Formats: sequence, structure tokens, C-alpha cells
Amino acid sequence: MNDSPDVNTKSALLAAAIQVFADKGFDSATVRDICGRAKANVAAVNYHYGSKDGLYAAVLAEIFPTGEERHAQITPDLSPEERLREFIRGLASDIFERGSDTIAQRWAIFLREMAKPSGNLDYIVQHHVQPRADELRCILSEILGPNAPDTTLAYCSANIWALMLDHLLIQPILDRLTPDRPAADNGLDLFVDHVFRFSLGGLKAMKG
Amino acid sequence: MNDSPDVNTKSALLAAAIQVFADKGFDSATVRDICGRAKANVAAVNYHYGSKDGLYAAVLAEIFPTGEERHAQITPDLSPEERLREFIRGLASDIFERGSDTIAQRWAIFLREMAKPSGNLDYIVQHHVQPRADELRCILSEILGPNAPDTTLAYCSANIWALMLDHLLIQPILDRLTPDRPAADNGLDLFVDHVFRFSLGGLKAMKG
Amino acid sequence: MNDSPDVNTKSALLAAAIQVFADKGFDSATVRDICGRAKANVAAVNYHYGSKDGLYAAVLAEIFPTGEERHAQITPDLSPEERLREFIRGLASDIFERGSDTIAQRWAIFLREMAKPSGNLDYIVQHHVQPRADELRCILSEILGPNAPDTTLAYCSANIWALMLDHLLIQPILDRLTPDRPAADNGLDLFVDHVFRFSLGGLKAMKG
Amino acid sequence: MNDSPDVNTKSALLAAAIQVFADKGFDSATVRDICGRAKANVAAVNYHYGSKDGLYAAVLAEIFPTGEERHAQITPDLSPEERLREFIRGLASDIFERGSDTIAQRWAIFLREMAKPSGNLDYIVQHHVQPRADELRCILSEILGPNAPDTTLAYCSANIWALMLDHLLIQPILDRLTPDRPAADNGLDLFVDHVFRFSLGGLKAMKG
DNA sequence: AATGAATGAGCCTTCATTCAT
DNA sequence: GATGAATGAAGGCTCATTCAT
Repeated sequence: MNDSPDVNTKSALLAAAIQVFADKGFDSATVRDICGRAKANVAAVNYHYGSKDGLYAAVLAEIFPTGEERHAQITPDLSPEERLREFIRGLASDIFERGSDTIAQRWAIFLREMAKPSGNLDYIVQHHVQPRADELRCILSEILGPNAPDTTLAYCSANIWALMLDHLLIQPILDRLTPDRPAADNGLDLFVDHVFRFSLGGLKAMKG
Repeated sequence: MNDSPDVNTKSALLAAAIQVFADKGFDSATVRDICGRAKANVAAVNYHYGSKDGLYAAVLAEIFPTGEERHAQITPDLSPEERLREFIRGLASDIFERGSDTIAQRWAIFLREMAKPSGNLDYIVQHHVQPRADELRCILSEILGPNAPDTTLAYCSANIWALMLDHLLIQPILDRLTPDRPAADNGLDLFVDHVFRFSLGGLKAMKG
Repeated sequence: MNDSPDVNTKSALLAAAIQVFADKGFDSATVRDICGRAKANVAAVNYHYGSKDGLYAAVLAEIFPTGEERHAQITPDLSPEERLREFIRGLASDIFERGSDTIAQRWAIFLREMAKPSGNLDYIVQHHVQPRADELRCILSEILGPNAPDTTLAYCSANIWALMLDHLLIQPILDRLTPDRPAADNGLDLFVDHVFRFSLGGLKAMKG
Repeated sequence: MNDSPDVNTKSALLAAAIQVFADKGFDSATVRDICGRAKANVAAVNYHYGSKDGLYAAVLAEIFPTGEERHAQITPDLSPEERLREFIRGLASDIFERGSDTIAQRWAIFLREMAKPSGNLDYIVQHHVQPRADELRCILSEILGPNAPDTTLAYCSANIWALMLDHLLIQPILDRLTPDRPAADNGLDLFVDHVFRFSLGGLKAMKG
């Protein structure tokens, strides 16, 4: 894993930056903090990434990879409903699988980016969201049938995203509203199941 | 007490602060900017609100009023379904009614607060969210029937919130994903209708 | 004691100022603090005393009164040695009599004024120190005899002052050097006695 | 390591700080002033010393060195009286030797520290005063003999300090009381001689 | 006679960045 | 290739003071 005694300053910087940006947000994150955690010089960020913005862009590129590698795995011979379930499960495990810190940090950064989009949101949407959105739209299109108006399709697609993402967004509220609720990440299957049934119910209602 | 040319520095400060906090976020907002827009001295914020934090707290208090004034208006003789529709309509008009800038700014601030909760989120949840959440839960409880498990109730409640709020959260994404989609705020009734049908479908699916 | 419900703002201000100036020094004292303790408006100092400097001058005038009222009490029919003892005793009780806070505060202010003389030191010296210095010089002159050179007289005078005052100046050092030493103010007589004997010994040595 | 045109910002900063702190006192000294005199950037103080406090601590450490280097020079084969004279002479030249500004500034800072002790007084006393105080006490102990009570020893020790230091403290007063007196620093030997004789006289009086 | 509001200068500190080595 | 030193702009905040009432 080690290229040199100090691990490789550039990637240590990146790793530290992910932590700090996720934790503090872009504005409140400081170059000094990042360099400190990476055990690097204050000037290291500018040296390796040109600027704080450059580092942030690099972080996004690292954390939201181009995403070509996924999705193909959903076998097309399943029924659309089954594929919806798989889609939901995949997204859910992305969101709640706290095993890897990287995932948690990705969503923290994502959320912030949503709350105040920087120029980099384009990048994220294009490379990370778009492929999944296309996949979902394709599934819904099959479920709703060919006659479903575009508006309905768009709305429903957004709805499913909503059901998933809001668990992300809303968590701080739920923490305060019902502090003793069952943790979502304990019962991932339960959650996936629920969202799947609710979504399907909603979709059918739109169809009928 | 003062309608003089500069209207009242304290409230001018508050108004400016709402704008700036909504636009830049707490960290990136500067006292100087706020005072500049309020045509007040740099020291005015500290004089009137003690500190930047104090001003922020005042902004939240202004923008998320204690909320006692609402909710009673939903007549209890309506069917639960009708009441759900009314609830959705009310929330939707809160979110999308762009007539008053204040509402847009409130949600911008709300979103940021969600992405990085400060100590003030407690306040918002308690005074603003809690009453509405109670109301929704009450409605859902009637729709789902007395036998619905608590988990389901909690999930469904969160789901409805999600369907509403995510239009807020997701807008920057949709802007990039499908820039030419029909604007939600043009067809408020359409949106309300959709969410209502989708939700009801989902709820029924949970019940059956 | 009360001229009006709020005691008389002007003198309340003065009393508060003495406390604060003694405690913090002129530079670190703040008008707000003083007004706060006097339960007066922020503008009160400027209103009543023109400025912070004006208030400080008033404090000095209050704390170092013109001093005409004293000294006559030392009966001239005592021997010069006895009069020296009385002088020392008088000064010592001024310095160490902690019964009245005013005295302690006076010396605190005096010390600061010595460490960095402001224009007001002239005032203090003229009104407060001069009369005592004259008295001491007169006593010493008798003890040393008419042939003592002026230089010696000046030095000796300063020496006696030194023996007294340094207990003021040096206290913070002694506190750190020998924290468990016998407190000077417990044995005032002891202290006076010592200084008297030591001084007399010194004086005789200068004479012989 | 650097003799370049600007000599070394860090030490230039220190030199400037000594001047300014001595002249204005800690509270009234401004970082801007110090940096200005050192021809350094405003941020230089924080960079090199962490804070204004840090710089002040560095100044004290510079100006009151640990003091191990002295004292040994007084040859133990002299009589106690001779050693007392040497002690007085050494202290006097410290205090009045205006050849080096540093010494004058040291005492100015010392005086202020005495008038309002900061946490750093501990440092000064420990490193600078303690060794000299021990030395003096040792000398006095020999002069007063083994039977002298501790109190007397302590008092006498303080007395000698007083006779020396007060010329520092009292100078601003004397300037105003007898502006035309012979300057002490012109006749250093005279002053040393006087203090020595006066002290010895006092000590003998305590002994007899 | 007295005050609450407002002011502007100035404080220490922190920031991302650049420069010389 | 990488760094310690240095920079200047800007940050929030505090201060004594003034002004309109």
C-alpha cells in the first residue's frame, strides 16, 4: 500500500480532504486542517491540486466515480417489479451501508452539494446520478405502461428517489422527533421492503 | 415603533440576514455583507443581536414561527383521505408559493440546516416540524387503521414528507437532469394531485 | 445616602469606576463595564464626565484628596525619632489597612500610575505625595543634622519611601517566592517596628 | 540561519515587541504596531508565535533569561559585607545601566507585571528573581548571624530589594517632586555606596 | 437630565495562497 | 518534489463616542 515512507502525500491529502469536506463542508473546511491530517505541508494542497477548489473537484471525482462499472448486473430477464426491488435494494445499500466510511462521506458531501449547488454538481449528476436515473426511468416506464404521460413518469421517478434519499435528508429531523425509533440501518431489508411495497402501490394508483 | 427613512435598523438587519443566510449559508455569509445590505454599520449586528450566531437564531425564529396559528383549520368532519389531501396542499403551497421570497428563503435555510445541523435545528423541529408531523401521523393512523404496526406508521409518515420535501432537495438535480421539464410551481394543483394519489396508493398497499 | 431612586448616577459611576480602574487598569477598563456596574446607560460616562479620560481624572481626584486635612496632627513637641515612627505608622496604616476597599484600590491605581505615568501623575504627586514628602524630609533633616548634604537627604528620603512602598510593589513577588510567609497586614505593629529600626540604623550610618 | 536584508522576521518581531510592550504595556500594545516596526506582515505574529499572548511570553523568556549564568562570579572568600556591596552593585548596574535599551525595557515590563501580574509573573519570579533572592538571603544570613529570626531575615531581604527597586518605581515621582535632583544614573557609584551604607546600618540596627 | 440607537475605527486572528529555496 | 516562511485580504467582534430624542 506504501509507495514511500509518507505513503504518498497526494493521496493522503485526498483522503484527508474527503473526511474534512464531509465533516465541515467546503467553506468551513480549511486547507490547514486537511494538510494537518495528511501530515503534509500547508502548501501541499496548492502544490498538488492547484487550489482548494481543485482539491474539492478531485474529491468529487474520487467519491463519485464515473459509474460505468455498475447497473449492468441487473439481469434484464427479471420482471420490472423485481428489477425495481433490486434497484431499491442497491440504492439502499449504497446509502445505509455504513461499513465503509467513504459511502457515508459521499452522501454527506452530496447533501451539502444539494443544499448549495456548486459548479461541481453538474459533474456529480452527469457521472453518478444520470445512469441510475435512466435505469429507474426505464423500469418505471415498463411498470406504468406505454400510455403513461411523461409528466407522470417524471413525477414517479422523482418520487422513488425521494423515498430513498429522504431517509438521508430527514435523519437529523427524525433524530429529534422520535429519538428512540428503530434505526433504519439495522433493518435494511425491512426498509427496502417497505419502500418497494409503498412505491408499487403508488405506481399502481397512478396507472389505474 | 419607527417608520422613519431607514425603517428600523434592527428589522432591516433581520431582513438582510435572511437573504444572505439563505443565499450563502451561515459560514459563508459575512456580517459585513448583511450590514451593507441593511445600510447599517458593521457593529449593528453585534449591537442588536449580540453576535452573528445571535442574528442567525433570530432569523430562524422569524422564519419558523412557533406555528400555533395553523392546523386547527382542517375541519375534523372531513374523511381522513380528504384531510390528507388538504395537508399535502398546505405543505405544497408553503414550499412552492414563490410569491413571498420569505418562503423560498426559509426552505433554503431549512435545507442547509438539514445538511449540516447546527444547534438551532432543535428549535426548528420543535416549533415548526413537530406540530405538522403530529397532524400527519394522526391522519395516517386513521387511514391505515388501528392495526397498523408502529414501524409502518413511522415509515409512511416519513414517506409523505419525503414526497413533498424532495422536490425541494432534488430540484437542483432535476434542473440538470431534465432541464426542460414542466415546472412544479406552475402546476401546483397537478403536483398536489399526483402526490396525493401516489401516497394513497402506497398507503393502501401497506394496508392490504 | 440616597438623593434619588437611582442613588445619583454620577456618584454611582464614580464608585464603579474606582473599582474597575483599580481592577483592570485604565486601558483594559471599559466604559460599558463601569456603566453596567453603576446600572447606568452606556452614554452616562460621557454625559457626566465628558470622556473616559475625564472620568479617570475624577477618580484620581476622589481617591487622592488634596490632603490639606492631615499631617498637622503630628505634634511638634515629639523628638524627631518619635515623629519618624509616627510617620511610618501613618503611612503603613494607609497602605495595609484593608478595612476600607478604597485604600486598597487607591494603591492599586497608584502602582499602575507609577508603572506607566499618565498626565495625571502630576496631580497625584502634587496633591498627595508632596505634603507627605515635605513632612518626611523635615523629619529626616532634623535626624541627620544640619550638615548632611542635600544628596544624602534626598536619598534617605527616597529610602524610607522605598521601605514602605515596596511592600506594595513586591507583594506579588513575595506571594510567589515564599507563599507561606507571615502576612504583613497581620502584624502591622511588627512591620512598623521593623521599618523604624532599620531606617534609624540606616540614617545613623549615613550620619556617622 | 538568515542574515538577509530583513535579518530574520521572527527575531525582528521579538525585538519590536520588546520595545512596544515596554512602551505601551500588553493591553495597549497592538500587533499591528509591532509588525509595523518589524517591517513584517500583520499575520507574522500569529504565524511565528501563535498569538499576541504567545509573543508576550516569548518576550519575557528573552528578556528574563533563565539566569543560570550569573552569581558564581561573587567569590566566596570575600567578607559578607563585601559580598553585599557586590550584590548591590550588580543589581544597580542592571537597573541603571542604560547603555543597552534592553535593560531599561526589561524593567519597564517588570514594573507593569508587578502592577498587574499576568500568569507570566510566575515565570519571571522563578527564573529571574529566585536565584538572586536566594543569593541575597544567604549573604544577609551571614551578616545577621545565626540567631536572627526568620521574620527579620525576610524583612531585611525585602528591604534591600526595596532600596534598589524603588529607584525604579519612584523615579516618575521624583521627576515631579524634585525635577532638578542629581540623576541617579550619573553617579552610579554614589548610589551604590549610599545604599550599601544605609543597608548595613539598618542591618546592624536589627542585629544589636 | 438622561438614554437607546447607531457609528467608525480598530482590535486579534484566520484564511488560501505564493514565494524562495 | 516539496517545504517553511511570509503575505494581504478579510473575518467577527469590541471600543469609546455621538446623536436624536
